[in-house]
Formats: sequence, structure tokens, C-alpha cells
Amino acid sequence: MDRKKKLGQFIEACRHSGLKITPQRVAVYEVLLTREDHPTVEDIYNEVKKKYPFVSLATVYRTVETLEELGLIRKVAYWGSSVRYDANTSDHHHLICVQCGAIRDVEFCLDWTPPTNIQGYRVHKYSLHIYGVCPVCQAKEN
Amino acid sequence: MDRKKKLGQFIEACRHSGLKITPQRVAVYEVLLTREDHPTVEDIYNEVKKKYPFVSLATVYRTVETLEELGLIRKVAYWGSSVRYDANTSDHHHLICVQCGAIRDVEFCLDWTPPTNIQGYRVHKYSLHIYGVCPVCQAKEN
DNA sequence: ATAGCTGCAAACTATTTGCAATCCC
DNA sequence: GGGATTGCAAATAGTTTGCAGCTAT
Repeated sequence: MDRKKKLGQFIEACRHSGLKITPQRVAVYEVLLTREDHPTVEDIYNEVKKKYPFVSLATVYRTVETLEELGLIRKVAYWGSSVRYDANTSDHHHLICVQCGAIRDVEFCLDWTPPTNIQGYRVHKYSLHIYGVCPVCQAKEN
Repeated sequence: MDRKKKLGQFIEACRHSGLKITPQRVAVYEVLLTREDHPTVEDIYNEVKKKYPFVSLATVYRTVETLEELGLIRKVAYWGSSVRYDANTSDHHHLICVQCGAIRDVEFCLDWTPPTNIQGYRVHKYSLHIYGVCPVCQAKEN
């Protein structure tokens, strides 16, 4: 699904929920659509500031929360100290750099379905966390 | 491996690294050996306080860091707002309650080995995160 | 004896919240 | 116009650190 279409869905979802389409909101969502490393709130804030220098960090926090409630983005179980967000809401796995914390989506499919009940837990879904060192951090090694 | 044996290994590892065997250290490690839900630092602190009411939260933070460096416990990629620790250092998977954040180990084995290189990442290992609702939270639902 | 630990309090970092001004519909 | 949204600043929550006194070896 391309960016334009996702942006359209976003506008639609806002209208449907009676949320206003503010430039800040659009900018935050656009950053998430563009970036592939699952940015932290701070990362998003820095990107948005390039376009809207007056934006506030608190607004970015509030916006990602709203987007999450709309089901347009997801909080990624995280590594390191900050929460990271992901605009890819389809089922997929994560490749995590143990050095810098960058997280990328992994598309290949593991052909496995978990039992619906494990140790009394009612199981919803699962995700694979693959740990390694990203190319950027590998380059820094020498 | 039973608790006694692990405690012995812990004592041994401390001696080997020139670390002192303090009651606080032992107490923190014991809590981690006893609990199966991968407690937060705060959780550990509250347990230890029952035995040593004067213990400080800062000490617990320092102790888990030390234990992690010794390779005796692991930081668990977390859900919610606090880091959680795990005294099971063997390869295993995690069952995470999306309501309360409790994390349990899952012993069954998924017969799969990841490629050593994915998207340029040098892959070390992986872990499966299985999301669901724990029995305690299910009971609270009605 | 002494290097390492601990408790306390203060500092820091990530995140949330109250509120008055402002902006979309 | 009017309620939703924003920016600011202050408040919280989780974690780390400096330091003086205490303790295991």
C-alpha cells in the first residue's frame, strides 16, 4: 500500500472519529510512513520540527497516542530506553539492532501458528524479535 | 537447574570477579530465582524490603546491573513502562500479558533457525514474543 | 585495613498533564 | 462560534549518580 493511499485513510479515519486534520497530525503520520527504522517520539519530533519549527514535543506524544488509538500505528515492544512506533500495522516481524536500537520490519513468513492457549494465557498473536547488528553499526566497528 | 545450585554459581561468580557477597545482592538474586513473572526493579525492591526494610531502590538498580554484567540475569525486551529482568539465561521464548505486563517463559521449542544475514544485519539470535491475556487478568474480566 | 557497597538525596531522561491561547469545521 | 488541539511549563515516573559512611574480605 502506498503512502498517498495511507494518508487518505488517515484523513478518512480522522473525519470518521471527529478528529481535526491539523498540520501537526499529518506531519507526524507522514514521518512514520516515510521512516523505516521505527523512530522514537524524539526522532519524530526532530523530523517534524524541520517543517514546523514551533511544534511541541508534547504534541508529538499526544499525536502518536491518538494515532495508536485509531489503529494507524503501533507501539513496538522496545529495546533501549524509549518507545518506538511503527506505521506498518500488518502482521510482521522485527529485526532489532542491539547496538543502536534501530528496528526494521522483516517480511519473510514463518509458517507457524501458536496454540490458542499456553499456560492458561489466551493467546492473541505473536511476533518474532530477531537480534543482530545493523549495517551502520557494523561499519562503525573498525 | 535448581535454586541451590544457581545460588552457588552466583556466589562463585562473585568471588571470581572480586565482588563481595552482600545480603542485598543475595536477596535480589534470590527474588529473581523465585519469581516466574520477570519482575520489574520496583517489584524486586518490594520483595527484598520484606526481608531488609532498609534496602534502597538505588541498590536494587545497581545490583541488577551487576548481575546482568555477570551474565546471571537478562534484561527482557519489555512491554509497558519498566524494564523487567529474567534469571533464566538459557534460550527461551516469552509469553506476555498485554493487560498487566507479566512475562512468563515458554519452554516449547520452535524448530527454526534464522538466516545469519537478514537485510545486512549480522544476526545473533531471536526470540518469540507471544501476546495474550494471563489467567489473572482473564479472571478480572467479568 | 581497605576497596567495594550501601543508603540517601539530588540529578536526569522519558513521558504526561493543566491551562490559556489558537485553530479547524 | 465553539469544541478540539496546541504550546508552554510544570508535574510524574523510572532510572542513574555523587558522596559520606559502612561492611565483607
